[in-house]
Amino acid sequence: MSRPESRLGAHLPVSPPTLADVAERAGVSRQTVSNAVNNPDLLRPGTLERVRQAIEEMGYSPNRAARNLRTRTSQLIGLRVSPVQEGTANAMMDRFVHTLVETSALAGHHVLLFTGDDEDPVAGYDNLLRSTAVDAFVVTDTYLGNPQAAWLAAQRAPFVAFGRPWDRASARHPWVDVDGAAGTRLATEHLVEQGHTRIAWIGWRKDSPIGEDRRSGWLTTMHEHGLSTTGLASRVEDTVQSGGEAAAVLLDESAPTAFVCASDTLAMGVLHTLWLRQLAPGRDIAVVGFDDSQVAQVYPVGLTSVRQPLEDVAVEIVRALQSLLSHQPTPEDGVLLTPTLVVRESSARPEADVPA
Amino acid sequence: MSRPESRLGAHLPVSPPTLADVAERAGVSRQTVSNAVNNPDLLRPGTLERVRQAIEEMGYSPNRAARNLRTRTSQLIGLRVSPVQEGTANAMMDRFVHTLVETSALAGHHVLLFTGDDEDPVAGYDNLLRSTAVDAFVVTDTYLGNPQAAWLAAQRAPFVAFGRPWDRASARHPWVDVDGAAGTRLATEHLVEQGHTRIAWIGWRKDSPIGEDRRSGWLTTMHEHGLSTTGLASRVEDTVQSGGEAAAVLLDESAPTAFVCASDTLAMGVLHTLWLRQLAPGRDIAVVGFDDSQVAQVYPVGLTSVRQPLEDVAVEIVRALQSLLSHQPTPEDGVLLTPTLVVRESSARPEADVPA
DNA sequence: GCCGGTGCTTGGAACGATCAAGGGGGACCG
DNA sequence: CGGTCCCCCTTGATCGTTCCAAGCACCGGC
Repeated sequence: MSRPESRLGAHLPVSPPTLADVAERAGVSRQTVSNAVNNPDLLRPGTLERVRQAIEEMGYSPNRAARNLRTRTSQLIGLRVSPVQEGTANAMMDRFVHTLVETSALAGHHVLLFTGDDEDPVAGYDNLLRSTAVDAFVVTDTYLGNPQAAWLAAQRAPFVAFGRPWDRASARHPWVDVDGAAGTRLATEHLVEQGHTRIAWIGWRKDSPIGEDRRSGWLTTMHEHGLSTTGLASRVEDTVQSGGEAAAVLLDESAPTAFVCASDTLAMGVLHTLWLRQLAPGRDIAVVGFDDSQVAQVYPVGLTSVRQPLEDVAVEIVRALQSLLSHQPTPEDGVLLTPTLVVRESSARPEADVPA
Repeated sequence: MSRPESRLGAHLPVSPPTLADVAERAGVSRQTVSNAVNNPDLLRPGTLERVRQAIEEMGYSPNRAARNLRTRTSQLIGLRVSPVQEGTANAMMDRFVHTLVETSALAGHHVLLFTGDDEDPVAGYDNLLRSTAVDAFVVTDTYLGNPQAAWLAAQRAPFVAFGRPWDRASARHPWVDVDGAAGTRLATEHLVEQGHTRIAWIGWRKDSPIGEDRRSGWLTTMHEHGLSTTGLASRVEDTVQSGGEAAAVLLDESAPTAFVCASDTLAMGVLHTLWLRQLAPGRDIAVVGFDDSQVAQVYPVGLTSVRQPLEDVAVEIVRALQSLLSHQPTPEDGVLLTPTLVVRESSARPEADVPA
């Protein structure tokens, strides 16, 4: 009676039952059904059971649009997908995204993807924010000078960043990041344990704070062990070719026995150079990459690599989002997680040419 | 006057302007503003300009929840993210997802990610459908026996599949797929042109229709050229190790000079075996993979690989979704796209040991 | 038997947009 | 000059949910 449209014809998709339909069937009012869903404690056990059964029988699920309109939330978290970089090994985002989707589902949220204008990076955020399409954002590419975080903070929009605010410590927004220096420290310690003393670094250009962070882990570990780093560092673009060329120069000029790289992409370049020179990775020269990409995993000579705990990052981000959205002040500003080292053949112990 | 909440205080996030706010400022009614947004043709140019200016000044954007409630749409497309497979090279999904997000944005849609229960694969779909959270789905993993497509069809839920319906041709839902056989045909033709006559196949187990499709391209091309395929085919699991073992067996027993593989993962296994045997890929033995994964791109010896036109697939899927959602009957049931071959060093011309 | 409190339930209003129908004014025609 | 049409705009109703305040039954105490 209350839903004439359901009588239109069986060949059309039947519109789903509403709160009122369930209420009628259970013999209670709308609000009671709503309470059964959102505040079960308010109902007498008998009533609750009756309503629950009606919900079950009719396959009721609250209409999201109506709920969103009333509660002024969307239960959605916006995530900007960055352009795909071909020719690099860093495809770790799906690992992160998957856990993010799973974890936020547990918190009752879904993940909404969107792209950004290249010329106006905040346009996508602005649209979603103004149309109240998402409750919060997860910002992933917090490179230096990226205006997104600052803009979102200025808009008082809830968001959590994957990545530290590099530019100024005054930015007080929640963030989660992986300690890159700790990762390269692990890598360097591992190589020192294997008996290496001439360990080279191949990283990114100086204006990349992430690259400098990773470099610092190598540098301090070398110095802690009293090892020289003179002529053993190189800063290049993040491409296979650059990594290979840097490795060639370092091998010629400084004769390192091991390489620590800021990325698996660079490490692949090093492996290429070793291959050209008939040097066996792991036996002749050790190589360690960063990101534990699929390349590192399927390369014939398994590539030792620093693995970011992306699953934990996603969990922490969702945790921060929840306290942000429930207006509980976050206890600390940021969470810094420690990566692990996945040891494979490319960093096996050198045999006799290095003094133990 | 009409928005008392905006007076609460400047330290709270100001709630965005509504249709009524814009109407008041522009000196028109709500409906006129709505028309200015959705049906500009209905307005007199002068009025339209005035409303547009008010919209611009106030930074108005229609509240999505309200619009969704009224129009019974969500402008969202659901995409289930499948679990990440570690240790394989097939991370092509982000290429697809990115274009999907971009293209559907042009059509006014956003992409919503969700995960599925492993035990109840349709649970995620069911929830989103019943709560009218999404307008349609994109189904990606249409392996044999996957109940999702059939279930969605039974629910009369709008969806487009990436992948042909393998089980029964009677399934009449829109789909977009890549012609795997055409891809392996390209690969095989390419190798024949290089002078190869003993071209081996390493694929997946027989119960994989995708694998059988790809295998058929190799098989028919071989036969068309009058080449024998006896003892040159192998069916294994999709792992690096399996690929390597299969290559070793084939090399020992049938002495092929080239390999066509159903995936880059298998091709990596082949390259590993070649490396162990001191055989140079491209010079001694040619290898072709499938998917043009990042591994193929950054491997020191570039891996020739069949590249799926994932960007085109996404575009076609959005196109099909649009006609589906606008209730225009789709002209054809499915779209089959042709992949391309990316030639790299691993399939360079053999030198003298193969008769031209 | 009356009163007050407790605990569940109820109807009305609101969220902000679109749909359907109604109205005012000018142009055009008779 | 009156009627009709059309164009452009306005008004009231509605989508399905949650918030709010009031209603009502029940129980114990006096």
